[in-house]
Amino acid sequence: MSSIADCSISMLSNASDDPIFKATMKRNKKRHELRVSKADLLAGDGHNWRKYGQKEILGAKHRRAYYRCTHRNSQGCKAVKQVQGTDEDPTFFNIVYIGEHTSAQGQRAPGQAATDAQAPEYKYNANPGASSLLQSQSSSLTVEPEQQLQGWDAPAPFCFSSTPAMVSGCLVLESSPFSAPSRSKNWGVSSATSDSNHVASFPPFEVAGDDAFFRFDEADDYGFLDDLDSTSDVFSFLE
DNA sequence: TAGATTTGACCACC
DNA sequence: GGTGGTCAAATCTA
Repeated sequence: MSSIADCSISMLSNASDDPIFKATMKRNKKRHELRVSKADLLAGDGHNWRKYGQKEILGAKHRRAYYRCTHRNSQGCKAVKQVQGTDEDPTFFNIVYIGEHTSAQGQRAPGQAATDAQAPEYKYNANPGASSLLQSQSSSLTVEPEQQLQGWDAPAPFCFSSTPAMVSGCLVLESSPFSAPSRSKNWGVSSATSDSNHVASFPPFEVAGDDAFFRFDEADDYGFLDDLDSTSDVFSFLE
């Protein structure tokens, strides 16, 4: 069962003084860091990723998995994603997006409105009332975990919560959290406290009004994740 | 059989 | 030399 609190996302600190961050920035131009729940991670972010590495990180409890765009070879897409379980809360993951998607394919679920394949965005609806309605619709919106793990081509139901117990809205990734050149530079990141789960600002994300939509995944308390070990899922690094 | 994942090794940076 | 990031061969899966 996925509670509202489970469906949360928060920006992490850029930690400009963090040596790891610095090292990353030396090699990469753009770095967007998110914190998502297991359900959100399973739901995918609208892109097709291919895992190319996994590594133990010093001082971290969980291994870090490295993904790059499936269209890296075919379209030369340089987008890279890093996924790592958080130390303080095993149900949450730090996702770091590096680079921009240059591929036009694999960013959206079929049938999803494509306003601009090169400038995807999150939409954020601050209307809490909408969550209950959408929760009732979750059964029809939930995507099979296996499907998500194989394709990662469905919109990500990233959700906001200012505290673990309170939801203020839900982010829906229409295609990608990065690759919007005109907005990426505005990614203001407020630091996340060690107790995590606090929402920071998402400048590149559009606070949508009526056209925003929510989605809650029913993950049965993420129990299905435990069953994914045998399917070479993306969470194997948590073992 | 093709595509994805795993994993050890290598490279770049500090 | 230590660490993070990437490569590529081996392995797995549909």
